[in-house]
Amino acid sequence: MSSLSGALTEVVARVFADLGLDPEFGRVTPSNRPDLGQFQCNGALAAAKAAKQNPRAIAEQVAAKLQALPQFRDISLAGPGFINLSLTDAALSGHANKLASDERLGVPGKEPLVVVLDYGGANIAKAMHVGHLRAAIIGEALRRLFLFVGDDTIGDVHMGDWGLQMGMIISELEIRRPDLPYFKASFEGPYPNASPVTVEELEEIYPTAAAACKADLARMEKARLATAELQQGRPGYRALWQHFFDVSMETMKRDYGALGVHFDLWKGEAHVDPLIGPMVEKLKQMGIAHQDKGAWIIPVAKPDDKAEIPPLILVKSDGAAMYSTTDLATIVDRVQEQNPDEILYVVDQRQHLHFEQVFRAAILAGLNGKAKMEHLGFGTMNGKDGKPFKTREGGVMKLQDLIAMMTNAAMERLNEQGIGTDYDEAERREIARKVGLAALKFADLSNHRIANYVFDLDRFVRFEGKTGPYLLYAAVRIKSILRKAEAQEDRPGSILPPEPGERDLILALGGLPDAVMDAYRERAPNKIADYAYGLAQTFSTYYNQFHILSEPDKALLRSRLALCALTLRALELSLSLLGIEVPERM
RNA sequence: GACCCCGUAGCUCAGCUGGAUAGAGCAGCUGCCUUCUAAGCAGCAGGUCGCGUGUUCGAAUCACGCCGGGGUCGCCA
Repeated sequence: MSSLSGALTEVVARVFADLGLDPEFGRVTPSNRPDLGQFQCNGALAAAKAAKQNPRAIAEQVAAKLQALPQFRDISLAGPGFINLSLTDAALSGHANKLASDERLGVPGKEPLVVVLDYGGANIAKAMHVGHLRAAIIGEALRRLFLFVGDDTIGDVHMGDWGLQMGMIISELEIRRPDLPYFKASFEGPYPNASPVTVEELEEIYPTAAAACKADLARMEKARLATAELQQGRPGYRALWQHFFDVSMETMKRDYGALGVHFDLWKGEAHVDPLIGPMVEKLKQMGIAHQDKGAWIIPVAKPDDKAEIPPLILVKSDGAAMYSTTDLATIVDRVQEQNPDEILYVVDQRQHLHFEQVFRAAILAGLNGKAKMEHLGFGTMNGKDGKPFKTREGGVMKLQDLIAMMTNAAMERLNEQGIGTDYDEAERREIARKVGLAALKFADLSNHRIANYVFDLDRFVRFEGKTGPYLLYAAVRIKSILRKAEAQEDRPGSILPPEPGERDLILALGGLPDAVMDAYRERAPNKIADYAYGLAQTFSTYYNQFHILSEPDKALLRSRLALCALTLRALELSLSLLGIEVPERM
């Protein structure tokens, strides 16, 4: 199946081809002039340019051939050669009935690609904060989208657990507690099973250490040395690292879990450590890596570069690996393990140059197998002042706190509305959680990925208008209607040719595949957010115009129930692709 | 300095593979709850699409140049 406009495109493209014109010009889209028609095709204008003919004449020929087809209620020409098309009500209901029996709601299937998505980036020893939010939310939405469209997806958290930050923490702990066995070179183990620090302590140690290193060169040197020694395999440091990893992993899983973000792989930078040595050796032998100022680098500049692209640093002059090294080795790992067709990096746009370097180096050395690599950057979350978001106290807001805040606001709303006073406490909490998360995710996903966006707490906590809760509300009202219908023994039936007020709803339902495929093609979840909002609005209009349950004509009632059920499925699918859960009632 | 991203209504944002009269939400103003959840619906008002030049029958959309904001530019991630 396809969308309504997709089906029309096929028809009109064939007509263009019959006229000896490029079928590409037959593209049909929903009309931006609903007063003139439901759909439009502007291809006659472009075709005329290419064929050096009169656009109006081409449009007339196309229209004449379309007239012979039964599905059109109206075909008209306007302006220099716009073709306006409207379907008969029978064609609309026919499409709606096909949708109702199609599991994929009209979205076509495709040959699966193996796609690795990298959207984690949480760091060991660092509490997750709002800065991790976008990668998680956008990445999860893309993973679900790719999976639904038909690819084999692998989500990898790719946590930060191998770089200089580890050396900072280890050296800080060594300064504070030099007596620990991990620091005694002569210690022959075994090391204790329990971690010497809790995750809360780690979350304090890391920023303290980072600040100290920034302020003091000698202190930084200590951290660098510890990093290099860790990577070279010093047993005490490795044992310590394992403790950090284990205690951090717990909270990381808790936080991603609370967000409803799933990963198939919980690998980190450290995981590819064994691959680094052989990879570096190979790159040296290939002559791709060069020694420069004590470091090993890979020049990646090209003659036609607009800007000078600095070389990738493969091995630092102190012998340690850095994130460019682990990112390359991670590509090697992924090619070995999954042999992906695509690797998508959902990472802050500020790292764009880094990925350009990594991709170029990977391609130079042929490390990427058949994989196309793509950096899907996203903008920064800023405060109202246009600077990166800070709490009123000037700190970073922890993810946990943000989620709690959204949930509380939702609970308050529930209380205000006086709704759900008869629900048990557990259900109320569950509703508040879903509403809060929906608000958070929808606010993020309805923005275009690449743009920075303003994180305004006051606005976030409002649930009116173009928000996640609005969408849940629309879905929940439909569920309520269907439950009541079920209780009075009325069930969805065949969809009848629509009355004028029903046409818009079917047209909106028929557009879902376009939204999904556009979002897929452009890796842009906001297209789905937009679609879902538009559909919810169209349904709300419908809901206010027709009172469904009181319809005395049973066939009509069953038709309307079917439209409701179909709308609910379209809404739930769109929302699930965004990672948003719908409660039964709210 | 070079390069990248952004600049659309008072505010927050869609729209950008060129197409007709540029859309939403919030804020403001008018109406609509004795029938399915008013977290809603109907309506009004609000715009030199940063500025300029160019390409085109046609530019918010493409190209070039400015202006403004953000970012990046070899051993942090």
